[in-house]
Amino acid sequence: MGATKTDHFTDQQNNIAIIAKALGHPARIAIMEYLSKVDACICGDIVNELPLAQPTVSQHLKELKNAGLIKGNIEGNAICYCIDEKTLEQIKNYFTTISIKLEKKNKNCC
Amino acid sequence: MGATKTDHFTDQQNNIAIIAKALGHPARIAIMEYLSKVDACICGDIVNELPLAQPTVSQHLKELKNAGLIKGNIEGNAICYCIDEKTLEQIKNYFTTISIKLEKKNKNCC
DNA sequence: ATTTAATATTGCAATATTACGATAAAGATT
DNA sequence: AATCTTTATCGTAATATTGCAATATTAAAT
Repeated sequence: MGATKTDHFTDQQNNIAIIAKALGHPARIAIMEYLSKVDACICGDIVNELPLAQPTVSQHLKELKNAGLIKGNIEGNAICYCIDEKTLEQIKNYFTTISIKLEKKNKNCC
Repeated sequence: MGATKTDHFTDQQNNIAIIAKALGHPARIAIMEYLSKVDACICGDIVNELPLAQPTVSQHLKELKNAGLIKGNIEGNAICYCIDEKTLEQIKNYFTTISIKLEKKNKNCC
């Protein structure tokens, strides 16, 4: 074993899990924070910003990209990475929905 | 290697990553959804709800608990698990903050 | 005190992730 | 064209996660 049983869950559950998983590493959180505040989002700058080797950062960027959290634009021989707002909205709204559901229900235990 | 270099990131970055990581599995998303809508949150019900063996569910519950996303109350010889709203707020607000930062900045590339 | 029911822990095999050096690829510069 | 710069990929070692059978634990019920 060791492989996640994705086929037993809904598409939405899998999708949200994929996005959350991509955010489940401090380096990738640091990348998201960096991209949320910086103006020019050049890959090399991200590498310099992080305390990790270039191939490692490249791998983290790839994972964020696969989850749909960022997108990359070729800019000369550099690459400009930016947050994909749609996916960020999606995860944000998901937690808001869970939160609202929680507010509405009877809290008779914990 | 293989171990995450947590010491190179801020406490907040590590904390958010821990929460996101805990949510990075469809079974744990399914548990959170279940707990957000059900009234009596008994562990056995969660086990029945999920397509996984009891020890596996128990492990997922433990991970959600370690991340602070749920808390467990002993209720007779059963255990009642509930969402910890503080942590849910925390992750929700975090994404809202990132989102707001993104709105404010100049978007001159992607 | 035994038995039953509910949950946790242990042990282990399969798989996935993390990190990085070495190297490749692709565009810019000279 | 040769070189430099920037980013991606490959290969691989170390570690972590996933899943479950077997077993332990704890409290209720008989």
